[in-house]
Formats: sequence, C-alpha cells, structure tokens
Amino acid sequence: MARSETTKKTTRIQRQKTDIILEAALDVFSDFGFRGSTIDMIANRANLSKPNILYYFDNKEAIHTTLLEKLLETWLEPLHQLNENNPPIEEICKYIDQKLNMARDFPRESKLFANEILQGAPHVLPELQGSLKDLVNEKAKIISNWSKQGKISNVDPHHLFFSIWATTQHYADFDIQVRSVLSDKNIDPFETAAPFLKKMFSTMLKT
Amino acid sequence: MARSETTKKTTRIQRQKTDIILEAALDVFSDFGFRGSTIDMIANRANLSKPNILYYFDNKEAIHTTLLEKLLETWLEPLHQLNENNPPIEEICKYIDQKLNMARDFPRESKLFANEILQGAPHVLPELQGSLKDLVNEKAKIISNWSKQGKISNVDPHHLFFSIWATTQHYADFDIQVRSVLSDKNIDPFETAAPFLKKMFSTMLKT
DNA sequence: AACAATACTGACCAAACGGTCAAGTTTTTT
DNA sequence: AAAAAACTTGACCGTTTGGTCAGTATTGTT
Repeated sequence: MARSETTKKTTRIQRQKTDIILEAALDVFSDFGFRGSTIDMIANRANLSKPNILYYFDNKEAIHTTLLEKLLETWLEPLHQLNENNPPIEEICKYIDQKLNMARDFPRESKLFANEILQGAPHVLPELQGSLKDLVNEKAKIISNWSKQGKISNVDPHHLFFSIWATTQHYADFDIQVRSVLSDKNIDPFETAAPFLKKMFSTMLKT
Repeated sequence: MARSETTKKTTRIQRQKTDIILEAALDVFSDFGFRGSTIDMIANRANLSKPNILYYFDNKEAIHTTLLEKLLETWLEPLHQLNENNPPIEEICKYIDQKLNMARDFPRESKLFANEILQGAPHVLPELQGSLKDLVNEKAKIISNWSKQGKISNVDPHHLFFSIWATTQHYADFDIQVRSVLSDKNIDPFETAAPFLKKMFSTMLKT
C-alpha cells in the first residue's frame, strides 16, 4: 500500500508530490488513454523516479481512479446549479457557457472523461448509473415543468442535455479536427461557438 | 513485408483472412484504442494465430491504418451528397439522418475515429488538414449561399457541421453514458434522438 | 546533536508485448 | 501425380512494462 495512505496525517511533501504526480498523470492519460500511458511517462513528466511515483500511489490504476474521482465532482457541478426559479432560457444559456468554458479551460479533463466513456466506462460505470442518472433525471424534471408551464417549447429533456454535452465537449475532445478544418480561417473556435450554440438552443426553446 | 502485399494477385484465402482480421481488429481497436490493443487480442478474436496475422499485415500499425483509411471514405460520404439545389432544410435533415444511422449501425467505426482524434489524430492528421478541410469548406459555401439567398437563417456553417457531428456521433461514442442515464426509462436513444435533432436544427435554420 | 519517521532510488523481476523464423501443412498449378 | 506456391504455427527473441525491495538520503522531532 502506498505510504501516503497508511498514515492519518498528510505531510507537506505528500501533498506537494501527490499534486505534481496527478498533474503529470492528467497530461499523459488525457493524451494516450489509460492503457496507452505508462508509469514511466508520468514519472518523466513529473521529474520523479518511477518507484517514487509508486511510493505515493499503489499502482497505475490508483492514479487514474484518483483523477477520475476528482473530475466527476467538478464535471457535474454546473448542472447542479440549474435553478428552476430563474428564467429558463437564461439558465440554459448559462449552463452552455459554463460547459463551453470548461471545455476551453480544462480540455485535459474533458479528454480524460471521453477516453473513459469511449472504453465503456470501466472505472465509473456505477457513478454513471447512480449519481449522474439521478442528477440528470432531477434536472430533466425542471425542463419538463418549464415546458408544461409554457415557459419553453416542448423538448425531450434528456436529449437536450445530451446535445449540450456533445456540442460543448466536442470543442475539447475533437479540438485537433476543429482546428484542422478552421486552419486557414482566422477564427477562435470557442469565441464563435458560444454565440452559435446559445442561439441554436434558445431558438429551439422559445415558445 | 506481409505476403499479401508482395504479390500482384490476391488469392481467395487472402481476401477471406484479411477481412476476418480487419473485422476482429475493428472490434478490438474500437474498444481499447490503438495502444491498448494487442495483436494477441486481435488474433484471439479472429481465431487465428499471431504469426498468421503478421503474415497478412506487416505489423500492428498496418492493420490500424488500413481500418482508418477504409473508414475515412465512408465517413465523409454523407457530406459529399449535400446538394445545393435541393431544399436546404430537407438536405440538412437528410444529412442528420444519415449521420445518426451511421452512429447506430457502425458504432465501432465511430469509436475508432473518436479514439484517433482524441489522441491528436497521429495517423490521419494530413487527411484532416487536406481532404476533410477542403470538403467542409466547399460545403460551408453552400450553407453560406443559402443564407445569403434568404433560404435559411444566418448561421456559421462550420459550427453547424461541428454541431451535427458532435450530436450524432455522441450516441455512438458515449453510448454507455446515454444508456446509463436512460436506463429506467423505456427509450430507444436513436429513435428519439432523430426527431429531436431534426427539430433542433431545422428550427434554427428557419427564416 | 541524536534519533525516528519520512522520502527516495538503483537494481531487479516476472509478465506482456511486437515481431521473427525455420519447419511443416494445405492449396493451386502444371 | 508431382512440383510450386501459398499458407500456418510453435518456439523463440529483444524490449517494454508494472511493480518490488533493500538500502540510502532527507526531513522532522526531541
């Protein structure tokens, strides 16, 4: 077992080194996926020796799991904020902005998650079927209520969320494709995507 | 060099075995990515020995490259069909239908492509910057013309394509997440996604 | 300063991996 | 039927990989 997990108190060095390792691991895992990444790659990126990495984490999977757990919290945070009592279209647009900003500012996290889901979610399937499902269903009800009250048009709430996730995360996960297509235009993908997406979704939702 | 590439004529066995190998490799690569897949996994899936696989393909990368090349052709085919002279919204909806059907019927191909792009397109970057970019720019002009002629609303053509790609492929690439969220509903994702997406995009495009 | 706890590393190991090859089997050609 | 061509594989090789461990260095505590 990793030294850092045996003791109750975490030392200054434990916190520092753990952060350095996780930062390096995020670089590597998001680029090459779990099976495509090696502990040596993480060690090099972190300027630490391989045994030193394994002094802080039991094994390769423990690093990956730690990253995914941290990720899931922040990943679902914007959806938590969706508030039934505010103007519907404003709320949706705020959600889109938040998700798009996360794709821009945390592309590694987005890719890490995409990799995990693509491989069939071997590490986070329970969370998908549990907390994610519950949260989405709870917020889907808000959308349904807005529809029933005539505040927005009639849309399938689940597909609405899927579409928002897909379109926003696309700019992080498929970044290389987006930039290849736009290469000779002088366009910043994220700046121009924001008004496009907000227009698309708000037009659909208007009654 | 692989035997099958040294001779001019391809034999019956060569065609059969090559197909079996590529079929098995698509299974494996789409599930585990390039670096996460092994020749042994492909060999087992194909019920062939590892040396036999390497009799038909020079190495692991050659199998992967062959798959990607075949994929790219069929992947861009629907966009090729976008025709300036037909009714714009009908054309876009037809494109959405085609892309969504491909996500439903060829999820392994979609995942293989997603894996490749996620890792930074190490094998197909030239194609993205070449034929894909050219095709998209050509078809973007059609969208622009429709807008100028007042046939559809003013939208950024590139982001329109990105959004269609993202939303349709999402149902293949993030299949496990979609199904987790919808698990206790009795909903077929693809059946319900089609009308949702067509409504969303056509609403945005209406003048 | 002395001792204990923590942090670190070179050397190593077993398993997994991509790939080779000589020798054998099957299919096709004549 | 025999020769040639194509096909198949067990055994093997060098490298990479995840992980261990004994011993050393550093840091914290008294």
